Amino acid sequence: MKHIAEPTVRRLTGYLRFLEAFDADGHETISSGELARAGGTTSAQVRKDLSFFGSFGKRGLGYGVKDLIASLREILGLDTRWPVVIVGAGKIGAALAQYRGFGTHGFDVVGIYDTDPARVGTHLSGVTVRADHDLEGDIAALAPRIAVLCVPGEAAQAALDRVVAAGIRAVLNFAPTSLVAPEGVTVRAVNMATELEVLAYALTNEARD
Amino acid sequence: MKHIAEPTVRRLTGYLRFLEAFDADGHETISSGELARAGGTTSAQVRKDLSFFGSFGKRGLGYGVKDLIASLREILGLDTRWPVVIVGAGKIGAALAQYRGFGTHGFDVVGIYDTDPARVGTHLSGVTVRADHDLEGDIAALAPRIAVLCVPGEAAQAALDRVVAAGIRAVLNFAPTSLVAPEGVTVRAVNMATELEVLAYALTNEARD
DNA sequence: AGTTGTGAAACGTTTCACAGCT
DNA sequence: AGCTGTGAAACGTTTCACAACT
Repeated sequence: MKHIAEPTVRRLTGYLRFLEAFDADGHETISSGELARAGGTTSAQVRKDLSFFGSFGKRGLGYGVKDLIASLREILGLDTRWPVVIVGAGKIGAALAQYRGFGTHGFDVVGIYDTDPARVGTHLSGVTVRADHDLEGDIAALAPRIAVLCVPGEAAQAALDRVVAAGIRAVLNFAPTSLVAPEGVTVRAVNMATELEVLAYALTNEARD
Repeated sequence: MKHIAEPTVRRLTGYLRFLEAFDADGHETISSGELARAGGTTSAQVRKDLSFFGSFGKRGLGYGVKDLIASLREILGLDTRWPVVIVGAGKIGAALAQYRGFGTHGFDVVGIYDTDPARVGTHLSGVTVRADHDLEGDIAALAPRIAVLCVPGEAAQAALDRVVAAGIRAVLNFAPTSLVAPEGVTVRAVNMATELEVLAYALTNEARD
């Protein structure tokens, strides 16, 4: 499998999301142009993106919606469910644990952890908050593949090191700190401050020459 | 001003964040190599990124930390404060409203809005939740430049259309829906499902050839 | 007729390498 | 001697344009 750039993977997830809605509306086929409009790109881009993985369309007709959904799920690794642990049960961790979209997209929250004894034992959408020191044992037992870090910035690097030592290779970081991870571990950051700053830059430079 | 690519802007915000910590530690100068290590990039990239905006360093010495912080703040438009409205006071909206990093990075939450009468009038870190129908009037009165959408997916496009009609040109969308905005309006999306799917793809293809 | 799949061209970003300054 | 600033090269991504197919 050739290496695929991250922007491509992002677009593919967008196509999949649109196709699911399109399928629910009862459509059978879709053209690259329609997909492009939905994904904010061009028809040539859509066809290039898909052509990395094979030929899914029929010339003159377009793509079969259900077939393409199945192909994209397989390409993206979404034909299985992914167990996930959430580290930190503060406001963000709790909000995420209760987010239904988690489950509907194939991700199962199998554990949520916190150091605060007041939070341990509380329930969030069917998952009980467990003590921080259960983390390593639970990762060994439940084999989650992804960890979502919702701890304060000061604690984020330590939390990353712990989940990586326990065998996790993919991490989504909500803490407002940039983290260093060993080779082979994928870390993605969701950082409000960065997003707002990119918007501030766009506003500052909206009067473009 | 030449057009600067988004990845560049993202890196600049990262440099700024690191420099603030570096300054707090009492360092006076920094080399492009040190900045690169902190930002997960290369020294040449750091120098190129900065050279778009001018010459900030001293050959043989590096960059003055305080000077570079000031320059980056100005470049990014962070030398003023940005008023922000939050639309939707559910779990995510409420969590964001109470996030202190908002204020420390130069963004002021001047209003938060919800349709649910049970939420209207409640207080979140000093800001009172206001009724949805106050949105347009408040935008006219308070002149926020950025709107953060924390409404359910079905309501997101309508919320975007309203804030755009009221004069907002920069939007951060937390709803799990891709939105269409008119030319001249910058929309950035923060989408958990997309981030998790990118991680799932990375894990699926970690056995790389 | 309509739409895909894909080489080739265009474009943009990153890396290299070194002259130039302190 | 050390580090920046920057043209040029390398690389990667997107757009174009059209042959191939239904």
